[in-house]
Amino acid sequence: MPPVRVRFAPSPTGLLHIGGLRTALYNWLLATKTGGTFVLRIEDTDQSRFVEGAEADIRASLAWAGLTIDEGSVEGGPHGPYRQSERTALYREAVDRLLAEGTAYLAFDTPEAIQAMRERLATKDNPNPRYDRATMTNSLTLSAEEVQRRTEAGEPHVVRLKVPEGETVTFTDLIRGEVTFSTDEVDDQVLLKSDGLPTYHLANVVDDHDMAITHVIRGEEWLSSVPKHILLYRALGWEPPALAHLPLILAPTGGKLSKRNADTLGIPVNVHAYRDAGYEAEAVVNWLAFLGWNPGDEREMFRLGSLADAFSIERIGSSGVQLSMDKLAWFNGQHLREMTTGEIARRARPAVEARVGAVDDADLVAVAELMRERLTLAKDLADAAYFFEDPTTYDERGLKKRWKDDSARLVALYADRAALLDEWTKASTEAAMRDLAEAEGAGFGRIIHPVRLAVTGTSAGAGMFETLVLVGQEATVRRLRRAAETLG
RNA sequence: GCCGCGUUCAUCUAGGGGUCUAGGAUGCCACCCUUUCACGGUGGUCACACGGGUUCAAAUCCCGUACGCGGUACCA
Repeated sequence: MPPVRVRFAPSPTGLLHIGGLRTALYNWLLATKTGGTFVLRIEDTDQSRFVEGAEADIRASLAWAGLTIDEGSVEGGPHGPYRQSERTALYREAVDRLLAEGTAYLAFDTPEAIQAMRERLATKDNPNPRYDRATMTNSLTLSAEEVQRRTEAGEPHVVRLKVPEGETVTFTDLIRGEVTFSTDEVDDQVLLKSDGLPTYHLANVVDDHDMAITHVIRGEEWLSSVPKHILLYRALGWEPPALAHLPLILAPTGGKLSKRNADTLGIPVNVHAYRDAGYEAEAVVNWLAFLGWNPGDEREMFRLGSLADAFSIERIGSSGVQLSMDKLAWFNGQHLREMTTGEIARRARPAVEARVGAVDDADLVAVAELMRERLTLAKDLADAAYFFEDPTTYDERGLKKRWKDDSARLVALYADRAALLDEWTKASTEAAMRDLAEAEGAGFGRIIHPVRLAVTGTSAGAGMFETLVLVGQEATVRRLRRAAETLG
């Protein structure tokens, strides 16, 4: 077995899609597991859809996820260049061979002529007729002299694959098993466009061969194109790589994860958007890995390294998968809990500072320590802004439930006792409250809940007395008195 | 329309002829822990698309139907 060489081959037509990242991940995992090579190839053969900066986003997204590239346009490598727009001579060479051997031909039809042909041939039973090479303007129907004349006159033309009729193409997909197509279903695919650039099909086959790719792992949307590719490999005399077509990622409602329904469902589609939403790369990777794959046992928490150890193509499923933001949120919380408090603080800092201004590192770490079990996203720590500034509002529902007629009086009394405390610790603040409860003959809950509301503005949070310690004596007393006054 | 792929709890999935009164995870619900909220723990809710076959035995194999998805471009 030759060493595994896989590639991720996106088109630079926009921001990297979450499904694209999963495809890249599975490729990377196979390469990493086997000690193989992960190649990044940029498929920029459609200049009309090219988007400036797209390659940079693809690279940034892969880097964010931790998917290191072994060979690529920046990394270099023995099979470059790695952008298809820089490899046109190679495609030309392949096309010349096909032309010389008669497995491809020149076609001079205008788009209008093709459109007219389709309309002429279309029936109810066959709304999308294939290119009818016998009646069109091409090197099969034109004399050699005429072809030469048109070519030399610079008349625009394409090169089409001469697909044989009545043949059966069978191949084995690593995920789906044996798949069979009739060549009668395959159109005379354009290989070289009139602008001289190759189509996906040609470029893909030439590059996968030239780059010695051993495994093509890509989305299921390519499954129907495989016969074309097999025919091309055959015509070129090359051995096709192993193929694995991944199940598609669907929206949570089951439909296609289009930009539009993603927006209405509130699902980020671009990798960038996940990053911006505050998800940890480890969580996204873990979540994505499980969208169509599982290790076969009951483990669920993985990082890139353990994923690579456990990975195998055989364990990839074959049915489409709906993504679940709930599961991502859970993974994120789990990964957060595996981090040190310092790491959490570092990640939360931008969000916290956006809310309350610069904060001291030791303070932030202390807050992170207290709140870590309660976080879904690191940036949620900003919701605990009360550690850094006095609350300006009080939670409506909490007030309704916890703020009773005697609350203002009890809070004020606790403020008095708190103000007199010589030391400000968990033990001292708690003892002060217990003493007050006893002195007043009031239940502990009558005091602790209103105090939490007064100090934090919310009815949820970490242990009350740990919270008080971090808030500090002066601020605590100030907040208690203010709440007693304003809330009555 | 045609071709291809798919179909186990709401979701991700295990399972691939008997061990399945179908297991795990997320979500949801309840209880425990906790005078808060979470975390954690325990329990519960929830599925083999349908119809035929094959077999002593089918979630598992075969056929059909339904449904979903993909493809059917000088887009990838």
